[in-house]
Amino acid sequence: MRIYLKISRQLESDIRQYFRPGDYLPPEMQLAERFQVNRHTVRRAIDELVANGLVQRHQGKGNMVLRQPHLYRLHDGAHFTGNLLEQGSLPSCQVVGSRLMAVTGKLAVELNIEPEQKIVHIQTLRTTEGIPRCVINHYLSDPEWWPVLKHFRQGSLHEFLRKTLELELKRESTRLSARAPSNEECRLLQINKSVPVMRIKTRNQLKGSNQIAEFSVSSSRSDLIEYVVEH
Amino acid sequence: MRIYLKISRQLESDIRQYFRPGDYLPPEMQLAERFQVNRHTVRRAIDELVANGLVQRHQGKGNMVLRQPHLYRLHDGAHFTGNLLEQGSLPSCQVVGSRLMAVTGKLAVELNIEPEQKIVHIQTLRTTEGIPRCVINHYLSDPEWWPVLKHFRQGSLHEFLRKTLELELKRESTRLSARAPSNEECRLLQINKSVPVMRIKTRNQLKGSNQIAEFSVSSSRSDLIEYVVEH
DNA sequence: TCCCATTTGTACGTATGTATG
DNA sequence: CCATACATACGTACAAATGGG
Repeated sequence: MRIYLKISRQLESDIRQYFRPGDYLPPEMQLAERFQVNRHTVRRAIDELVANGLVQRHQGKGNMVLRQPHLYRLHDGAHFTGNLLEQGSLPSCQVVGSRLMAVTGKLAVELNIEPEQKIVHIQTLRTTEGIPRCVINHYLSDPEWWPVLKHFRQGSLHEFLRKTLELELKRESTRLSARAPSNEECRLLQINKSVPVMRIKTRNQLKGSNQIAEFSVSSSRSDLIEYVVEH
Repeated sequence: MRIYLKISRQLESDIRQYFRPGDYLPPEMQLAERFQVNRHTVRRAIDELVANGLVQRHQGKGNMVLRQPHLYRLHDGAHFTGNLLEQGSLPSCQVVGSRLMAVTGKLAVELNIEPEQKIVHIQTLRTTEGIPRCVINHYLSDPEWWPVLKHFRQGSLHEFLRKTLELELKRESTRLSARAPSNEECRLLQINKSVPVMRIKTRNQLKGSNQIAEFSVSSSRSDLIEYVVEH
């Protein structure tokens, strides 16, 4: 009994042997044909793989292999370690999206500005060795920076600000927490709900001023990243 | 469209209003009747709640409510905030257990001592307002401290060391990560597997020496604790 | 022990919606 | 606009676990 578990195990074995991250599985109908079951049974089997973070569904395209299954118990060994102080100025970040937006309640509090005011939102993703590690949402209080910031594509945001707008940012506060990932974080970081994310919120002031220029929230994969504090 | 999401949200709201942890939801057939949908659609809706850790399925019995959903959005409001620098010397800790033990591989590395050597292990629990917040495992490298340390019952371990053994400890390194909780942590912190824990590992040296005197691992409930770093 | 009603779990089938290329 | 492939929703049937008689 429990055909879907057998199929799930078979698919996992297939993935390990014949597939590489980024490959697509055969269509569900084809798998149903091969295993001589209904398509729903194949879907149930793939549900297991999705829940274990091996596969990602893409409507209209197919089911993509994410990574080799042995990778997701990686933490105990040698793993990527970030430095807490360099958060927000990571050099190897790619911009996922950027826009002008109206501030909502909590962001207004963090940035210490009035509601409804426009701010700049930039979302970046840090990927190393082809694996997404960390997604950062930057919120910048001054909409006049938008014409320049909209051209920011990659690298260190703080360095970009220094070079293009001659702005020096200074860390005002850092707060650390952990969470189950949001759906968006699951997608961007290629994880499932069972992998917690570490969340770091920072507030940065303009040097020589008390005004908060930037508020950032970074979420890192807890299975791949550990932060160190310098003493 | 996406009826199951609407039903899922409705059920979550119902749970918040009318159910307590340990209660069972109405049978799936009954919910299907109420929402005028097929039972599978109700199941799909409950799948969402299960994935978010609100509900547990029990075959033959029913679907049990695990906890109130607002608990895991508690983080944004006024909540307990710890200071990262005071970790390991929290004044309001109770000793759960203490013992002499032989070091295992990883602990030997952290303490920088030979395997098989005896060390002191003390486990403490920080409970405030009747709610367990944080469990800390202290590992001390010198077994000669055991006759004194075994009398440690509560308060700040670092203060106890200073007063009874005249030892001054100095933070050497701090590392932060996040994890799904272990079974023991679930028990001590009164949470389930869906609430991540933040983990802080510290190494402390004897002042004026390079030797690691203490290695500690603290695990805090991520739904109740946020850490701040002093700049 | 056995039976039975209830309730969840699995598997099948069919149809239609939606995203991709 | 079309074919392909995944997403959602309906329906039916039976298996498996639970708890009571």
